[in-house]
Amino acid sequence: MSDDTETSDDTGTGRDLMAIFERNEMPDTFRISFLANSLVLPVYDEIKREYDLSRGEYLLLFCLSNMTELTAQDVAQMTGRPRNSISRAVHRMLRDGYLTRSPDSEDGRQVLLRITPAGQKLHKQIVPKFAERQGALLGALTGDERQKLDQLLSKLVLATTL
Amino acid sequence: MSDDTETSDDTGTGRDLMAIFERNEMPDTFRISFLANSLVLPVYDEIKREYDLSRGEYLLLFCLSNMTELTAQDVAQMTGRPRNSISRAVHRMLRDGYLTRSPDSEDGRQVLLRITPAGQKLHKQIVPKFAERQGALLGALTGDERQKLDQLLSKLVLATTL
DNA sequence: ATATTATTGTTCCATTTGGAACAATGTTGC
DNA sequence: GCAACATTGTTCCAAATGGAACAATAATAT
Repeated sequence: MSDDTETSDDTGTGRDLMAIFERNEMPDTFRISFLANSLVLPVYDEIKREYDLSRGEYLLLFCLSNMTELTAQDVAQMTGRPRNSISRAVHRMLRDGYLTRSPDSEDGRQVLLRITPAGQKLHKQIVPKFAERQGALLGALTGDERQKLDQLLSKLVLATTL
Repeated sequence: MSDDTETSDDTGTGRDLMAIFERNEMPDTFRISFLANSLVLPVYDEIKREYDLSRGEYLLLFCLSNMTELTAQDVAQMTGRPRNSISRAVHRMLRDGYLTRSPDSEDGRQVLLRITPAGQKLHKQIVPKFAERQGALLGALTGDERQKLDQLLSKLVLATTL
């Protein structure tokens, strides 16, 4: 009889890569980080190939598609990316007609960004890709578990000082 | 009476950035991604400043500190980063004495990586930074909630085909 | 009022990144 | 046995990235 006490070993080399999730000193951080990668990286690759949008560019589109009006700084805070990256993404997306820019009359430093119908259309094409990936991964949970996860994530996110 | 029906508005501009977490079409993906950023980005910045290690370099150290023996390909799979990035990180870390390399006698293509005592020592200095950040964020949960979160994350991660 | 400090968005530039092609080794199918 | 294909790790190079300095505007202090 063969040894199948191991949890998983896709390498066929005796190294069980999944074991690291149980062993390490910051299991939640590592698992959340890994899950985030697993959720978004394949989709970003797809978006890059099909629409030639970088991660930062898509994140900008995503934020604006849900928020009606944002400054570049807002987007930087929401996405954790540096301001200059957002700035570049804004110019690229402006050029391609996915968003508009209007100076804020109340604060001359700020510029308010809004998504255009073309941007919304693009976003609508992309969202299902994320939804599909999310469904595939979260499908491992029962309805109750999923609800509980939502609740916990929501609480955690709200606890974060943006 | 003032309008305080809003959930949170740190901008003072009437834009509630946290609202995006409730509104978007893939709330779990976005929340997990945001949490991952929030957990690791500040720590990676610190590691960069204090030890001049890039994210990829530290991830390599982290994987090896928990796994005794890995190939570059293993690390690429675990971290979601391209093989060439790992390759670079390996050479950098070899040069600095944080790991060793030995050809696999059973497969001439592979090279087995192991952490050195110096690497372990470095890792031990860094781990508390992640632990602290994790504690700060997860502190928002009760003990029960935290346990449930662990359980759900574990299930999700195991469902991922590495 | 005015000096000081802070914030926003941008540009510059050195560094990092990751796709593609490659050589070396393994595996599979016939 | 050997041809076709797959996998590992590396190098090359174009593109993305992010820190730092900057100009413009705003907020704060005196």
